[in-house]
Amino acid sequence: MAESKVLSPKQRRQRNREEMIDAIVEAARQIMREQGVAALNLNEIARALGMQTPSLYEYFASKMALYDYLFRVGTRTFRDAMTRAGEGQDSAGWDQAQHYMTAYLEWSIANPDLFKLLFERHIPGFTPSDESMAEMYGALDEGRQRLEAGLSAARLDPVVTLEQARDIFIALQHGITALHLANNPELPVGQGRFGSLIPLVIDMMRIAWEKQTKRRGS
Amino acid sequence: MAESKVLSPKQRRQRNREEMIDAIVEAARQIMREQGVAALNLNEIARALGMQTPSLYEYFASKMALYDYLFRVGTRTFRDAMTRAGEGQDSAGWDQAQHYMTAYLEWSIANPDLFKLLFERHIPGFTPSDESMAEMYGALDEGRQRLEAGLSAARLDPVVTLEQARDIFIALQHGITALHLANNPELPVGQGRFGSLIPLVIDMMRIAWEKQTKRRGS
DNA sequence: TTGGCGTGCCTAATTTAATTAGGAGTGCCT
DNA sequence: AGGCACTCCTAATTAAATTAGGCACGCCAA
Repeated sequence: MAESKVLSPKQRRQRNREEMIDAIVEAARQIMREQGVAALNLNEIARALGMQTPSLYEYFASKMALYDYLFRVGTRTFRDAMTRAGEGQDSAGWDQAQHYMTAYLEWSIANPDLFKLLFERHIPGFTPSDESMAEMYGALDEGRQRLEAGLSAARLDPVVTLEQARDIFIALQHGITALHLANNPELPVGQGRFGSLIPLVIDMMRIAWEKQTKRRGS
Repeated sequence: MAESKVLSPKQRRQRNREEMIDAIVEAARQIMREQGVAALNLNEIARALGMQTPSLYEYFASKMALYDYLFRVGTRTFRDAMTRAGEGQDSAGWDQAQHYMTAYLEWSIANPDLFKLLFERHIPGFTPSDESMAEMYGALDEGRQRLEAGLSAARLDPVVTLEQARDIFIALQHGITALHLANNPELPVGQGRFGSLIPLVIDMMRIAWEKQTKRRGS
């Protein structure tokens, strides 16, 4: 009701603060993309923003706090991307699984810095805070459920349990993504030595696991 | 011929130098295992050896040179382990492939520090030297050939080419290993959420790709 | 309308790590 | 005996993270 056109001083401050934080995050991600996740450097961030280094401490209590914030940003954009992938279509079973794996690779190509921060953690001394980890586990759990739902719809042959199928799927997803980022980070989904394999691995799982007469004793 | 029981002064020096280098490498690997690959720290190495930090520069021109040496040590033990795995048995086809993937995971569990240095490189500023990379490519090539030989022996259905099968195998191998190290680094091959999946994924590939009547059109 | 306080920024200092400079001791070899 | 190579040391230097302390501005309550 009491919405005036101009912001209250408090709101203006708040907004400035948020913009500043966004700018820091953007500068940080730029550096991480250009020089590697572990090369983050407060001096360089400050220089990019035209500030003195200690001023950054107004916004983040330490470099690790900045990493933690980035970790959380990453968790959220990741979860959102995967949620969107789940909603974007109503197919079930293997099509859904393929869509899901594709979305994972797509997100990782678009956010290689966050992928490395979230899923290949090698920052000396950085451990996500408990809250960040909780958020991450939440996101992973959502993904797990979506994935299990898709695989359930695919009616697996009991050569694998649902959990095993899920974990193999996850390993394939991670392997393809990590190797794509290492080999052809500039190529989009569907191209490159590893980025082109998704339809094939989906087919592989489908053929190996579809319910029908057993083909081979162990 | 002129072999006396005692070493010549030159040999003694040489031996001392090699022992020193070994000791540095051991201390470095200890630190990497305990605190992460990127946490390597010359002061701590020196302290562990009872020296002053600058003395390490007698043996390595810089921290990066030490990383590079470790990278090369890693490449060699990796190649040796894989070669041994190839020789250790004369089975061909899927058994050989399974043996191979198992050896890969085994080596990675035994040398998690080297695995991260070689295959998940995120050390700020570290790029292996050209010579080290050449050695790495050689080792990877050997592995690739061995793997292709195994897969050829398995007589694949043409749903996948040999190269595609090989790359899917590699993605699975990397994914399982990375996830095993992230989730159950202390468990041996065969145990843990991901470490136990190898027989299943070999079966999966065998069933999906074995040559016999087509089971499904695309 | 004014004094106090929070906010945002700065400069200066401290600490830790990598690296360089320069020197001393030891033993080998000519 | 002199010179040199090798190994180690102490004392800088440099870069990065962080802390201390100060200044200015604007808001807000008395």
